[in-house]
Amino acid sequence: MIRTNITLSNYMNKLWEAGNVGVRREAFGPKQEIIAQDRRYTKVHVITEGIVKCFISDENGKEFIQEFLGVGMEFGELEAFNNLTTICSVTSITNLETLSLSHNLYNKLLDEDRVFNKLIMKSLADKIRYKAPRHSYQHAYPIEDNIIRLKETFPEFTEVISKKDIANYIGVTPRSLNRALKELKEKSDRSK
Amino acid sequence: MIRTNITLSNYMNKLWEAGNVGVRREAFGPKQEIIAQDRRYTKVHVITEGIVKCFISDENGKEFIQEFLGVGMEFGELEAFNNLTTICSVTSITNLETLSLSHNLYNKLLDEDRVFNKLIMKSLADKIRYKAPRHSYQHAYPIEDNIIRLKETFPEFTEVISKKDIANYIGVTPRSLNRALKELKEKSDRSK
DNA sequence: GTATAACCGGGACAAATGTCCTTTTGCTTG
DNA sequence: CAAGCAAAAGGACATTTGTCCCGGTTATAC
Repeated sequence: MIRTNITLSNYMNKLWEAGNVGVRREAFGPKQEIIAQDRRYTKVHVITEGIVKCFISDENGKEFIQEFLGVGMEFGELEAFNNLTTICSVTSITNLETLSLSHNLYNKLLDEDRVFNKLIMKSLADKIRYKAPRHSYQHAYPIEDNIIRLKETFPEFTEVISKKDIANYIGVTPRSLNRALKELKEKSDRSK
Repeated sequence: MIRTNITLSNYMNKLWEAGNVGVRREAFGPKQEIIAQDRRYTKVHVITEGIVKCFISDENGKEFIQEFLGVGMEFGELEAFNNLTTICSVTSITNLETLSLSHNLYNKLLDEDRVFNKLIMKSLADKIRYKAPRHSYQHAYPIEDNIIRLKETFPEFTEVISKKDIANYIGVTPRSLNRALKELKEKSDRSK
C-alpha cells in the first residue's frame, strides 16, 4: 500500500553525500502541498523520510488517491520527460524529507550515470506493474475484500492514514468504507 | 483509448531495416494469445501493425482490460527489468505485426543506444501518465459519462472492439454497458 | 427447410454503493 | 473545565450496477 524503493533512496543519499551540486535536501511538515495538479514544475523529488499521498482531484473536489509514496519513491519525474503539466497533487502526510534535483540535472544524470539510469527505469516499470492489478482488483471485488487485502499487506494502515484517505484510495465514499468496516467487525465478533 | 507511439515504431523499423541482428518481425492472426498472464518470457514486442488488448483475468475468469495497444506500443517490457512473471495477458484483436527482441538485446540497446534509452524511458512515463486519470475518471463518473468520453476520443470504437471488451475496459458488466448505451440513444432520440 | 446452438438485448429483482444528514467522539484552545 | 471544532459513525433513503433468466435473432449443420 505504501510503496518504497530503498535502493533508490540509498543511491540518492550517496549522490548527496558526495556533494553533488544541484541535489538539495528539503524538509516539509505534515499536510503540506508539495506539488499541485495541472501546474508546471522543474524539480524531481525522491523521498528520504516520511509519507506522501499522490492524488487526482476533479472539478467537484473529489480526490482519487493514486498511491501512497514512502522512502525511495520519486515524484515529479514524469514531467521531466515531456514538459507537460502535472496530473497529480502530492501532499505530505507525515513529516517529510526529500532530495530534490532539477529536471536538467535529472536528465543529465540519466544520460551520464548508467546506474542512475537503470534505477529510474526500474522505478518507472515498477510503478506500472503495481498499478495494473490494483485497479483491476478494486473493480472486481466488493469493498470488504479490498479492506481485508489492505490489512494483510499493511496491518497498521488505520494508524498512519486517515479514514478519508483510505476511502479515496479504495475509490469509495467514507460512508461505504465505514459500513464495510463495521460488517467486518461484526463478522469477526460473531466467530468468537 | 487505443494508444500509439509512432516515434518508437519508426525507430524500431529503422533498427530492423539496418539489419540489426536479433530484431525479428513476427506476425499473428486475430484473437491469438501472444503473452499469457503469470508466465515468464524473454522477449519484448513493439507493435508495427494492428491492435492488441492487454488484460488481467482473475480466478473467476473475469477480464479487466488495462489498455488497448496500437502501433508503436511495446509489451512484455516490464519483465525485462526484473525477471518476474507477467501480470497481463496480451491477445491480438486484429491482424498483428510486431518487431521483437530478446531481453538481452533490449537491455543492451538501453545501455548503448541513448536515443533508444530515451524513447523507452518516455514510453514508460507515458504509460504511467495515461493510467492515472483514466482509472480516476472511471471511478468518479457513471457509466454513461465514460461512454460519452470514449466516443469523443475514439468514435469508431464499436466497429473495431467487441462490446464485451469495451465493457471490460470500462470495468462494468456487458449488461450495464447495454443499459447505458440504450439510455444514451433514447436521450439523443428525444432531443431530435 | 428445419432443427440446434450461440449470441445478443433487455426485463425483473437483488445487492452494493452513494447521498444527505444527524449524532457521537475526541481533541484543541481559551 | 467548558466551548468549539473536526473527524468519525451511522440511519434512512435513492441510485447505480450486478445477477439471473427469458425470448428473439442470426448463423450453421444436416
